[in-house]
Amino acid sequence: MSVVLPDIPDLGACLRDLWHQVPPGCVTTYGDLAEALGDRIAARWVGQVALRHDHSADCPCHRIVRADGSLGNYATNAERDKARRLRAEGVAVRDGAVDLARHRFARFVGDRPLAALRRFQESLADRASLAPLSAEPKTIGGVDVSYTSDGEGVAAYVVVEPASGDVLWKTIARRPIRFPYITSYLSFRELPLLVELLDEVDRTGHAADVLLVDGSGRLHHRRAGIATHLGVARDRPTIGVTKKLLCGSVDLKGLEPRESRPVLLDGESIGAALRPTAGSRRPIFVSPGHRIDVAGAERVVRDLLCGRRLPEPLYWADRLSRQVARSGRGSAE
DNA sequence: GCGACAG
DNA sequence: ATCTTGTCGC
Repeated sequence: MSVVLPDIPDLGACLRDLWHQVPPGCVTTYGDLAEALGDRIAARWVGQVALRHDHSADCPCHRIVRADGSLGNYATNAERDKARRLRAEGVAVRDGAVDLARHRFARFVGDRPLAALRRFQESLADRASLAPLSAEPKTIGGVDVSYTSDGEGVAAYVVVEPASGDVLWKTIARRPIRFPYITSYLSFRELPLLVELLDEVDRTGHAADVLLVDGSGRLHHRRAGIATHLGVARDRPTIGVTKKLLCGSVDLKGLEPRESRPVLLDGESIGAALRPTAGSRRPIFVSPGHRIDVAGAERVVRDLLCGRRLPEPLYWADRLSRQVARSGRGSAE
């Protein structure tokens, strides 16, 4: 049963459409715009775009302020002075802040694209299997994405033999990345590239028995991180591995090398924190993507640790993608 | 001081 | 994730 991936919205176009709805004499906030996009968690990205985009002659981005009424950052050009523009439109600025209760615009019209993506994640979580691995994997793949300075993504795939830790095969794929990084929406940024890479891997007959992904699996607000997406999209066992905890809670006190502790969310164990080496106390976080359980995911990753913080397939995929991204044009060699 | 927290 | 100089440590 194939999975239809959702159309990836042009969030930048959606955001500009929204802020152009704010009329002179009114203001909005970074968070309100994010909410109109479908999720307040995008507020920081809204702020980045407002600060760094190309201003059109009639750009209304000076009408975006912080949630407490303070003006927030603005394009550095003095002619685009935020307070002066607001005053010219009849919005009083006192002590560097506006009166939100009086001027806040609250009638955005839009289809809330992030809310639709969230619903897709929720339905995907229901399709993911937590059944244990059926057989001992003979090959383990790892995928990671790096970015070039001009916004292209470079995805690397590496196959490792678990017994020896040897790299058996590797390749890369690259393409422009449009969707921004917004916490908990990583899959919509990197999945198109990873699916393209994985399809090429399948065509050339180099699919591994299990795939490690640099990102969360079930350890996700909607139980559907990028490892879950990739596993369900191509129906194969995947495991998510991160260097930082995305959500949930875990007791790390006294965690010893190669020991693991459950990560809990709403009383459910959705993954494991695993301390990889004696050298560092910083754990990695492992969670099932698809067709594996928490214990199995943790065991697979533990068996691939060779004194580095990351398991071998991800360590090599990270190095390869980063090297190719930094050197501009690249190949698998 | 409070909420968020992957890449 | 990327942008980045020198600096600290094994």
